[in-house]
Amino acid sequence: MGEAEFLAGYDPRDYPAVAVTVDVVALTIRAGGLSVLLVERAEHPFAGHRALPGGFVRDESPDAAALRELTEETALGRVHLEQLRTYGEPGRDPRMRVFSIAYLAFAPSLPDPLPGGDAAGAAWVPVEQAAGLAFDHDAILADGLERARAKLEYTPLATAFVTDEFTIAELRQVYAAVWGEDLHAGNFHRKVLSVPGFLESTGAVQEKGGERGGPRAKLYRAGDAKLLHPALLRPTREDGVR
Amino acid sequence: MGEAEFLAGYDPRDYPAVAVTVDVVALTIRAGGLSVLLVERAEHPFAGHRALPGGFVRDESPDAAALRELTEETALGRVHLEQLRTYGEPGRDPRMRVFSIAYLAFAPSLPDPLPGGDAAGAAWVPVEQAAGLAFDHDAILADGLERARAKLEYTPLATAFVTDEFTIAELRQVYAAVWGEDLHAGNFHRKVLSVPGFLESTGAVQEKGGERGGPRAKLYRAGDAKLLHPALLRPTREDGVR
DNA sequence: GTAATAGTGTCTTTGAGACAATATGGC
DNA sequence: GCCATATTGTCTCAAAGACACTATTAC
Repeated sequence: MGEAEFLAGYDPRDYPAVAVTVDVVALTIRAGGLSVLLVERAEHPFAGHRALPGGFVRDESPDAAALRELTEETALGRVHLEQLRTYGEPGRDPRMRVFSIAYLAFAPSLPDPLPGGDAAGAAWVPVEQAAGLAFDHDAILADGLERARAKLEYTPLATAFVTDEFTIAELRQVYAAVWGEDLHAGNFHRKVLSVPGFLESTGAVQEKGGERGGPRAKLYRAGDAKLLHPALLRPTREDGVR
Repeated sequence: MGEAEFLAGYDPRDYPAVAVTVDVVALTIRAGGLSVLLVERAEHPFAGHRALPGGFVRDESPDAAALRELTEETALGRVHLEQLRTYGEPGRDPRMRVFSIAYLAFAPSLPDPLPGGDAAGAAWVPVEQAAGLAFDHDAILADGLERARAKLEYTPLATAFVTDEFTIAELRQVYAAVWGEDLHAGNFHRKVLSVPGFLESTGAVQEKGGERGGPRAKLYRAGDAKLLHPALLRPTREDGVR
C-alpha cells in the first residue's frame, strides 16, 4: 500500500474525540507586585469562576493560538511568549478529553487596561490573590510562576517586564517582585552591569530624579545576550534544597 | 442551563478531529557515548524511516502513556521520565492534526538489549548518528539533548544514568558523554563531593581496580538533593552566549 | 617494575555579598 | 537643609580551575 492509498483510506473519525486548547499564564508587574491576567468564565463548566485566558487551538500553530487568545483579552504591545508544559490528565475537563498546552507570557507593565474583552471581564490580579481558579489552573499558575522565577536567574527575561528604556532600579524591582525578596541595590547594580550583553547603555538619563529626590538614573536597553553568564542567582533559600 | 443539561447536549463530534500522541527521547550511556532509543517505522507515513518511540495517548495520563510506550520497546528498570514540550504545527503529520507531547527519559546503561519489540527493530543509536528521523523528530531530539545538558548542571539527574551504586569516575563519564567534553578528574571529584546532598557514601569500594590498574574507587549512592547548590556549570563556551 | 587511576593539596582568579562612602536632586 | 536614592569603593569569603603530588593496584 502506498502512502496515497493509505491516506485515502484513513478516517480521522475512527479515533476517540479529543480537544486541544491553550491556556496562558500572562504575567506583568503592577504597583510593584506580580500580577496575572485572569478572565471570568461565562459558560459551563466552572461558570462564574476565574480562569486563565485560553481557548481551542484552530488551524494554526499552538504558539499562534496562545498569542491570539492573549490579544483577544487585552491589548498588549511587545510580549514574550514561551511554552510552559501540557496538561492532559483524564477528567481534568468534564466535557471531554482536553489537552491544554500552557504558555507563559511576560509583558511590560500596562497603565490600567482592565480589558473588557468578550470573556466576562478580564483583569490583572496580584498572584497572591489568584486562587480557586477553574479546572487545574491553580497548578498551571504555580508551575508558571516557578518557571518565571527560575528563568530570571539565567536569562535576560526580566527585561520583558520593563519598557524599552529602563533604569537599573526598575529592573531590580522586577526581580524583587517576581522573587518576592528585596535585593541589595548596590550589589545588584554592579552585578547586572558585569554580565556581558545583559544591558546596553543609551547614554541618556531620566528626566527627573525620584519622587522623593535623588540623582537621575542612567537609562539602559536590553543587550544581545540570550543567557546570563554569570547568572543572577536567587538569594539562597536554605541552601541545599532537598 | 445547568451543567447536567449542558453536558447532555454536548457532542464531541462537533469538533474537528485531532489526535494526541507521545514521543519519547530516551537517553542512555553506551560504550562511553550518549545514545538514543529509535524504532524503525513499519507503517506509513515515513515507513522505513527511523523515529522516536511513541504512540497515541489512550485513556491514561500523558505521563503514563510515555512510560507505556517506552516499556513496550525495551525492558527498562529504573527510569527518569519528564515532559519536554509539545509539538503541534499544522502539517507536521500528513494524516491529520496531531499534537505530540514529547518526553525525555534517562536510563542506566543497559547490557545490550537491542529490544525486538513489535515496532520493527528498536535500537540504541549514538546521538551523533541519529539524523534523518521521521516527522519533526530531529528537532524534538535536539531539544531533548539541550534539555538534558542543561539539567545536568543544576539537578542530580546524572545519577539516573548510572546504577544504584557507582563511582565518581562513572559519574564523571556521564557528564563527559552528555556534554561532549572531558572534565578534569581531580576537580570534578572534589566538586561533586562538596555539593550537599548530591552523593552519599556507601562505605564500600569497588571489587577491583581499573582494567589497567589503579586504586579501588569508593562507591556512592545518589543523595536526597533535588537541586545542586552550587551547580556544576558546563565548561565555559565562548562565555557570554549571545 | 610500570603505568594508569583515585584521591588530595595548593594556589590563583573570579564572583557574591556585606557594608560603607559619596554625590545628586526633589521637596 | 533634609533625605532618599544612584553609583562606586572596599573587604571578606566561597568557589572554579589549573596544576602538582601521593597512594594504590592490574598486569
